[in-house]
Amino acid sequence: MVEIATIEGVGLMVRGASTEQAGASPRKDFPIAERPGYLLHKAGLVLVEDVEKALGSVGMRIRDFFVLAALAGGPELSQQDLSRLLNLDPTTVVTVIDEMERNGHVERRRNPADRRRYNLFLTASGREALATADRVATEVESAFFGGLSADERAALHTTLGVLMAGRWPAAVCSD
Amino acid sequence: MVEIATIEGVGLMVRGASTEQAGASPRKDFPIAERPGYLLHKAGLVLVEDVEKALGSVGMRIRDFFVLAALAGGPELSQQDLSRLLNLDPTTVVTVIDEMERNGHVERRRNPADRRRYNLFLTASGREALATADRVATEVESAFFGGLSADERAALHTTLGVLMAGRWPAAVCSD
DNA sequence: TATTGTTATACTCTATAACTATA
DNA sequence: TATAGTTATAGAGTATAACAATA
Repeated sequence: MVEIATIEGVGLMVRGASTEQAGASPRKDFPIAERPGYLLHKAGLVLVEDVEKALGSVGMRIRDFFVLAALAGGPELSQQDLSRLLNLDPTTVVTVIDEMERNGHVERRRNPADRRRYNLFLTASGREALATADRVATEVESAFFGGLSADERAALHTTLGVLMAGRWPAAVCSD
Repeated sequence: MVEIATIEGVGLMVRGASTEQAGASPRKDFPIAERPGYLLHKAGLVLVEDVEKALGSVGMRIRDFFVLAALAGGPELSQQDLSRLLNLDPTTVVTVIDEMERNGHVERRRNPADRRRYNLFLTASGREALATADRVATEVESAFFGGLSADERAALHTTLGVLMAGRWPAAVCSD
């Protein structure tokens, strides 16, 4: 059995457990792990795993967090708005909001100006859940980015902003 | 209808299409979009989407690319090795390798030292497919990171390396 | 005629359990 | 007794199509 090495120098290597089998020492490159794209992809996955795990301890999924956060802002969103903002299928939004309405976190209120739509309203309970999720997520983020200096964090934030500029869902809010 | 703004200053805002409805101008914060964690998560997703789309044009999925790349290196991996390296369920590996064997990209060869295992062998056709996928992925990466200077790219790469240090699957290669 | 939300349904993906052959 | 691979199956997640209400 062989342990995988941490990323160092040129990147990730799978290398032999030299302590156990001196002669064997199978070593294997996994070159795409050196790619910035693969690293970015993997870092996003690992972070989400961390957040999912932490939110699980308070009975929440990461998507619930996103939905609560989306509904916490200014004018109330419709389900279609939410669908576009979070890149969720409209039928998925039905299920998600159904559950949140059962939880008492969200209320559907008919939009008087367009009775086909609901305005999704975050209840006090929903705001509490959001505050909890926000605290949990902040803790995970702090740990995840803990190895970086303040300057490195700021630079990362700026860089990610550049990468994502203009790459958000096009239409989000109705009216 | 309202368009979403690109990330600027404090972060993402959904704001009114002021050209159409002067008075309405609904404005909505989506504060978690300012989080470095959310940006990282979203950037990873968008990049993967780009790669999936580009690889689709050559009849490949991104996971095929990862598998081909993993098998291209030194000593041949078993299905369990691949499972650990790419964080795939062993039963999923069966399906993936089945398909790749039908494609002629991979061959299962019994490991003589342990006849329970296969050594997964990448054929010439598999290497061609890998070369194609590598070229496609490189083009997408170039476009995705195109807005960054060489220094910014290097800094991002370093930072991602720090974040991922020690966060890879523990055991990967057998023997 | 188009859009919002809904339901039913199918499809994909993944995970679980049981089995075999090997160790 | 444990492990590698396989199969069958169940479950979650998501997407598709059709529908009712409203614009």
